[in-house]
Amino acid sequence: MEKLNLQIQVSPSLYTKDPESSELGRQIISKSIELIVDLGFESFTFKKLGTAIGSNESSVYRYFSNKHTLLIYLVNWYWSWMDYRIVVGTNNMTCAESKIKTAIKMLVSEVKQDSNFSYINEILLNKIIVTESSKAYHNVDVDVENEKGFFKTYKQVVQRVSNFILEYNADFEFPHMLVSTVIEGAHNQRFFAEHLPALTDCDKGQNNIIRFYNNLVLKTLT
Amino acid sequence: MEKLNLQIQVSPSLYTKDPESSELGRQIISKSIELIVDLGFESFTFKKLGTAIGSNESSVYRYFSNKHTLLIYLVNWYWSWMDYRIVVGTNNMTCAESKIKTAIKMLVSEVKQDSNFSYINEILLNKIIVTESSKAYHNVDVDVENEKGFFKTYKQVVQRVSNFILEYNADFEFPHMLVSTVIEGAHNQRFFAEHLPALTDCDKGQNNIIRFYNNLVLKTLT
DNA sequence: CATTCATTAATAGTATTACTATTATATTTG
DNA sequence: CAAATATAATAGTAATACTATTAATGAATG
Repeated sequence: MEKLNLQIQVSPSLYTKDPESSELGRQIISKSIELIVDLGFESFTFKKLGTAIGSNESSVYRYFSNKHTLLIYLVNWYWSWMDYRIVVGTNNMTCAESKIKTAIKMLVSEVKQDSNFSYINEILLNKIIVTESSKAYHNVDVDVENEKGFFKTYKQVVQRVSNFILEYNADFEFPHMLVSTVIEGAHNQRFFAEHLPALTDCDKGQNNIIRFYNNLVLKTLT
Repeated sequence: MEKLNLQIQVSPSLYTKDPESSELGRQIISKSIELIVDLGFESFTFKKLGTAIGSNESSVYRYFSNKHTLLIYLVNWYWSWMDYRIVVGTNNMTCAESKIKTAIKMLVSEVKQDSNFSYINEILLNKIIVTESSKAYHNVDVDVENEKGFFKTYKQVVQRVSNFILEYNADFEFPHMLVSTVIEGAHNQRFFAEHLPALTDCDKGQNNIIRFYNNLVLKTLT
C-alpha cells in the first residue's frame, strides 16, 4: 500500500506529556519497545530506558507517570493500529465470512512492519502484546483503570469483530466470548510454541494457528 | 464422596523445605492463598505473610526461596488436584464425548471446596489460577523453569484431556491447541465477566461459559 | 540428665526499585 | 532579548526482596 500520513491517536489520559510531541518522546516509545522485549517487563525500568536513550530517568517520568502506564499506552497504540488495519482490510467486503477470515488472520498471525508509523516497530510491539499484555489488566487496579478507559481500544476491536460474527450468524449468542477466546488464545499459542510446546501443536508451522482458529470459529458458528 | 486419605504430591524442586511437613508450613500455604487473593500477587510479600501467620519473614524463606516459587508450588498443586479430579470423574466412562464434557465442566466452572485437603481452600486457589497463574510462565525465566519441570502438572492435564479429544476424533490435528485454548479461554472469560464485561457475554449467568466451550469443542471436532 | 540437632524468631543489613524533589542548564517562542 | 518550557543531573526516600547472624525453644538421643 502507499505510504499514508497517519498517526495513531492515543488517549491523553495515558501520558503526562504526549510522546509524539518531541523527539525525546518518540525515542522513549521506540526504545521502550526494544527494551521491554529484551529484558521482559519486570526487569525493564525507567532508569535503564533513560540510559538507553542517552537521557535521564527523570525525563522519562515527565512523559509517563510509571512503567505500567507506558505499557498501557503501547497496548492501546497496538489495538488502535489493529483496528485500523481490520477496517481497511475488510473495507468493501460484502461477504461476512471473508471479513471474519481477514480479521482472524490479522489478529492471529505474526505481524509485519508497517512503514506508515516509522518510529514504532510493530513486529516487536506484537511480541510485547503476546508476552506482556495480559499484565496490563491482571492486577488489582483493573476496575479503576477500566473506568478510566485504559482498555477501550481493545474492547473496540473485540466489538468490531463481534459485529462480523453477528453478520455471519445473527443468532449466535456469544460473539464477544468467541472473539476474545480467539485473540487471547492465539497469543497464548504463539507463546507456547516458543516456550511450552507441550501445550500446543505448532511444531508443524505457524500457519496451523490460523487454520486452527479459522476452523474453530466457522464450525462454532454453524 | 467419602473422605479419603489423600495428599497431593508436589515436586520437591519447588520448595526448600516441604510445607506439608510442619504446622508452620501448612499455615504458610493456607495463608498465602488468602493473602494473594486479597492483595494480588504483586503486593503480596513474605513479610506480610510472616506477620499474618504470627511468624517471621525469615521463617517463610526456609520453605520457599521466593514468592514466585511459592506461586509455582500453588499452581502445581492445583493442576495435580485437577488431574486427580478429572481421572476420578471420568473413571469407568466409555463414551469419549462424556469424558470431554466432564473434563470441560471441571476445567471451566467455578470450583467447590474439596474437604479431602483441609488446609487448602480450593475456591480461593481457583481464583488465583484465574487471576495470577499466567504470571507463572509469562516471564524471562520460562525456558529455564520449564526445563526444571515447573509446568509439568499443567502439561499433564492438557495431555490427559487431549487424549479424550483423540479418542473422540482420532483425526483431529490440534488437540493440545484446543485444550489449552479452552482452559486459558475459560479463565479469561471468568476474569472478564468480573472486570471487563465488554470482552465477554457472561452477564446472563455462569453456565454460559460451560455451554459456550462445550459447543465450541464438539463442533470443532466434527 | 545433658547434649545435640533442628526449627523458628528476631534483628540487622544490602542492593535495587520506583519513585519525588530540587536545581541547573539548554532550547524554544513570543 | 526575556520568559517560558524542556531537559539533565543529582540527591533523597520508602519499600521490596532478599541474605546473614544470632538467639531462643524444643525434641530426640546417647
